[in-house]
Amino acid sequence: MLHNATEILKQKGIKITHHRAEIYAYLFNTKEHPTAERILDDLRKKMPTLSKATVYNTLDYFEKKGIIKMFIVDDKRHYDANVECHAHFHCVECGRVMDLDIPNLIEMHKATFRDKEVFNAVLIFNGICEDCLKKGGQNG
Amino acid sequence: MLHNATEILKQKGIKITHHRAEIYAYLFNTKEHPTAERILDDLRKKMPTLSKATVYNTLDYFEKKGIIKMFIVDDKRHYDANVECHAHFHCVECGRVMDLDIPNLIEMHKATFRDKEVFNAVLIFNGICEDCLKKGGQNG
DNA sequence: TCTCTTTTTAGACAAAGTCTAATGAAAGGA
DNA sequence: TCCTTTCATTAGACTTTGTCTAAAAAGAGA
Repeated sequence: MLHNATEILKQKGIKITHHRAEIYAYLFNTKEHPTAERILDDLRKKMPTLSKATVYNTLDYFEKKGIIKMFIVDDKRHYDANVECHAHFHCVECGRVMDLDIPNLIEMHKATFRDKEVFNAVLIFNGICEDCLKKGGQNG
Repeated sequence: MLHNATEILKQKGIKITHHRAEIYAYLFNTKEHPTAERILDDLRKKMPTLSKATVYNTLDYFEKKGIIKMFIVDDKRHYDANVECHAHFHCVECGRVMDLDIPNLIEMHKATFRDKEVFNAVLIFNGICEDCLKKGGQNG
């Protein structure tokens, strides 16, 4: 798994270090959309000296290189190694962030941009997920 | 101007206080999308004792009541009294946030929600605005 | 007016993210 | 191999945005 992730870094011309490989692999292999803090806490189990600055720097760098995406939910940065065009659903009840398959956002709205250059779109829907709706129906 | 804004508060069944009226009027009468700090700084010119807590509390309250919208750009909360469905364009060069006329986002993507309940959507495009593109072309 | 509730205040506090100066690791050249 | 240069990483102090708290002020109703 780490291997696939490392291949992608190579393909994108990103110099590989142990830390970069681990951080990217972590994102690449999760369906969640972890915060920087979460990434730090989890990776410290393997790499106890991993520093907050490294995590933030590396994530910023990856984002600039276009291999991950960042978006903010609940005032916190969340990261996603899936850079294909898609949207997110945020459940305000349980806090989970899920993928929604919504392609071509930029293409779709091109007409409204006039002469602006648009290189990135963030679309987040807030609401209550299926699971929380069920629970709410049963006991509250 | 403040009058129109106050009417809207009344219509929405919101108890009117001096502070609430001023904060809402400020938002209602600007095309910008100010941060909480900006609102505080500007209103303090009229109301020198206005407190940070009041601004944050009042904005949260308005948002809960559905008469303003909040979205995050550059890690900071921005507020908008326009609650009609629309998107925002953020220029990463000059930092300005502009309105884009994109209606019915929730309606449009209904099919992808399955059994979720969605009550709010935030769509932000990042890029470079017309003005900054022109400047860039001339001198850098 | 008196009482009860809600709003507002100042400023201490918390959390997320940034910065800095020092250390460590990798790459290229003699 | 050793030296030099560059870039990555570290710890933790620091900044900034937003929250909390306890007290004061302002309204609303009897």
